[in-house]
Amino acid sequence: MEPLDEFDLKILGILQRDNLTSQRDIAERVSLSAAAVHRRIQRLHSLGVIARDVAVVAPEKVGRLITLVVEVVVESERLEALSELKRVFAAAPEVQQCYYVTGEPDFILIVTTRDMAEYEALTQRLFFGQSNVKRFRTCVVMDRVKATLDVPLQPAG
Amino acid sequence: MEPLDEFDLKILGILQRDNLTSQRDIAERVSLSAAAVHRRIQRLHSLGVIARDVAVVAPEKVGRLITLVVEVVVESERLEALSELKRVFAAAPEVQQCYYVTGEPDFILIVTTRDMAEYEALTQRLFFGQSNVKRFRTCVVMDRVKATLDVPLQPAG
DNA sequence: GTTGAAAATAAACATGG
DNA sequence: CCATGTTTATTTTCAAC
Repeated sequence: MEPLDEFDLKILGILQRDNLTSQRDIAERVSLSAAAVHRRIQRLHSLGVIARDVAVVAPEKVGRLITLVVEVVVESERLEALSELKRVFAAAPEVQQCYYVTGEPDFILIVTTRDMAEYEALTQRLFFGQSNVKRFRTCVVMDRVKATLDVPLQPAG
Repeated sequence: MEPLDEFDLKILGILQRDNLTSQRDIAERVSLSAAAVHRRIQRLHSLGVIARDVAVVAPEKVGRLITLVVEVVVESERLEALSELKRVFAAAPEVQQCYYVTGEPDFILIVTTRDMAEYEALTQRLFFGQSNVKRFRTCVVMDRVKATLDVPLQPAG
């Protein structure tokens, strides 16, 4: 894959902030024709640089008032046992994010629920119900200071 | 704010997955006219239910190979001291997410960098350089099993 | 919910680096 | 030959009814 040039990075920066910006507007801001911008966006899609285009829903506006960070320690690190856990975690809609990490915990999850009762029910399914979960620790989020998937876009060093 | 009905939730579900879906397509899938869908989307925007519309960039495709989860313990929980830290964390482009939480750590951060050298430089700025950071613990992400901001959309209970 | 105008996206073509 | 810009066609958005 040929590297991205300054134009690509500028376009990405704009789309990452607001992907409903018209190609004409983008064109003006990066000093290209709208057609060139269009082609570059298509290429960024086909290369997988743009993975998805999504509307970000405000959780609290749809009744998901609680965010939690959960650290999970597993029983076995056998590959199949881990894969199974990953599958279960990823399949749960309440789990926004799931990271398999080095260090003290094995997994770190970001979870949203309506309330604590729903979270307790979730722990039954995801943790107590999984034989490979040795223990878990929950942190309740008091302030979502920043919650994006934005990526810093500097010219490739 | 009047509650969202089933149509709104269906529309949100579609846009949350792919916000470039045409209103005509959405209309067909939810059994409404395109205009009705259009008006509902406008309303969802104005209500702030749809907070942003963004392109999700694949970090590894733009050279951000490392993801880290950092737990931070602060020195002082004074309001101004906390606000200052939040400001610093939120302002850093490498910090995708920042949560202020109850429990052992005070903050949990999701961070992306090009490499470990860049992360070390970042720790200088964000942690060692902040007098209110008592200590921090880093977990290196080996597998980004799931990384979305998707919200479960069930009819309000 | 239907219709029509305005705007955006997407394709076709021609050209300069 | 690849990437750009111009033009044309198609699709989508958006407002009026």
